[in-house]
Amino acid sequence: MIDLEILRNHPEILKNEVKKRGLDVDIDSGITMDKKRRSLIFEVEKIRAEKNEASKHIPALKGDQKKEKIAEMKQLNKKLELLEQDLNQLDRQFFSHMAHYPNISHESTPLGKDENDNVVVYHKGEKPQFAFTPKNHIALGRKLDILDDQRPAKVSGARFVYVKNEGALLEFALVQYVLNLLVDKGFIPMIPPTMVKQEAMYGTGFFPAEKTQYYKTEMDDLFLVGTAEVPLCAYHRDEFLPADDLPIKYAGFSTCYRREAGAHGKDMGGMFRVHQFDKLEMFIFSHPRNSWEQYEKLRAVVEEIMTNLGLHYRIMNMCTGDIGNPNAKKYDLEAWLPGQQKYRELASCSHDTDYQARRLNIKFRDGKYKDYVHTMNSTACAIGRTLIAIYENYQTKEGHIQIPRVLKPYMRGIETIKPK
RNA sequence: GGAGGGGUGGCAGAGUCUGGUUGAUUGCGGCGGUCUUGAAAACCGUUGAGGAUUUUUAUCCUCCGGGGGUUCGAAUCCCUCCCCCUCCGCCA
Repeated sequence: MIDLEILRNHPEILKNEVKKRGLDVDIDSGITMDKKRRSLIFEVEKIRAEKNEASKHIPALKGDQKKEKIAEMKQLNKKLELLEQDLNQLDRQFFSHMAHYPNISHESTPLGKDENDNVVVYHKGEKPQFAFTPKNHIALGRKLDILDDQRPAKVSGARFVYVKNEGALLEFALVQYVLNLLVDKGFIPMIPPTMVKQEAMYGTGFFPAEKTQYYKTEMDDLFLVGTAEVPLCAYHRDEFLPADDLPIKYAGFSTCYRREAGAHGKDMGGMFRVHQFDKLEMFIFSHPRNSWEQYEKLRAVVEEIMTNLGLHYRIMNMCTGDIGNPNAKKYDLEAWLPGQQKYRELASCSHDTDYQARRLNIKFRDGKYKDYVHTMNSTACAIGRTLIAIYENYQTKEGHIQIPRVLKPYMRGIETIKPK
């Protein structure tokens, strides 16, 4: 949600933003609706005031005078009813139109059309060198029986996997390692609900823009979240957060569900692009005053995790055409996957300024001053893809996989994953 | 799933049967002040959110779990949904 003040007093900012992102949103019709809506509100409230005034006097009236007044009010109600109907309809139109407005991007977000215009900020770590041709995670995983992407066809269909044996152990090692690191940094560990109401999806900005990407339950009108960002953000819906408590930092673990609509044929096989995966997500509610500093710190945390796991990656500054509607800025962390000989997205770190806070009505109070909080989120560890990166980067000539140093304490003494 | 009870302002808790000037009594908490070396206590004052008009000042509207209805008028009456509590059933 955007501040209405921008629409009313600086519509050119919004129009420019829509253009920068290559969106098709008609700001002018929004302006027209808003004007009409406000004049209707004025009319309606005038009549209500008249009614309220009359109600005060009616009990004191007697006989014909009273009958007359009541009859008069009946007439007035008919008029009011019509106006209210118009207003309700217009309100609905206006707000569903507004729901498509994007956030205002940060000045440091590069202008661009699509993923090709994203900017490499820097590389971190060393690209691992292999004296042999490295395999991809699918070959490795099947051979070592730590990943089954075949049998899910019988059970669930395409784009599902069974994570098996040391693979499963490695997931819990990752969770333990990362969660401990985050708790040490002051993040509050959370296991949120993964089924949420439609309002949570709208509030976080995933709806209406990306509605086709998510699963809905048949009987209960609940949606399966694509990330813990949704329940973590909506957790404080309709609340005032004391300024002294900010920033509030959560580390949420959840399964994530994505329909991957429109991704036909992309990344088939293995577990790079699946309908279900587990993820540790960081979410921060911040004072607007220092939210951009918080944001850079947040990026540094994911980087620390990836670095400690010994992964080589690059940080991308995502362009206006490739960030989500709620994002003012977004970094992607792309790790090097030797099996693919490509950098692939492992984490993404977004600053949504007050966009989600407005939609979910989350404010802070600092003495008498009150305002919307800023929200930001970042992947801490997307388990599936991180497993892929570990498999491919830690593989040996024999097709074994070594356990990254920091995960060893959680691996029951296993140092290397070998064929059974 | 069955039976019963309940959802009111930051919290507690009246008001609902008997609809009318009640955005709502009261207590606590918060804020400001008096007093005090300071603090506490006491006393005085103040204290919700959102919206429209407006340069300011100010005026007005909406909100008593959500939605709908009855009425000139609803926190109060009716319908419906949701949530919480107690008991029973079922269950990881």
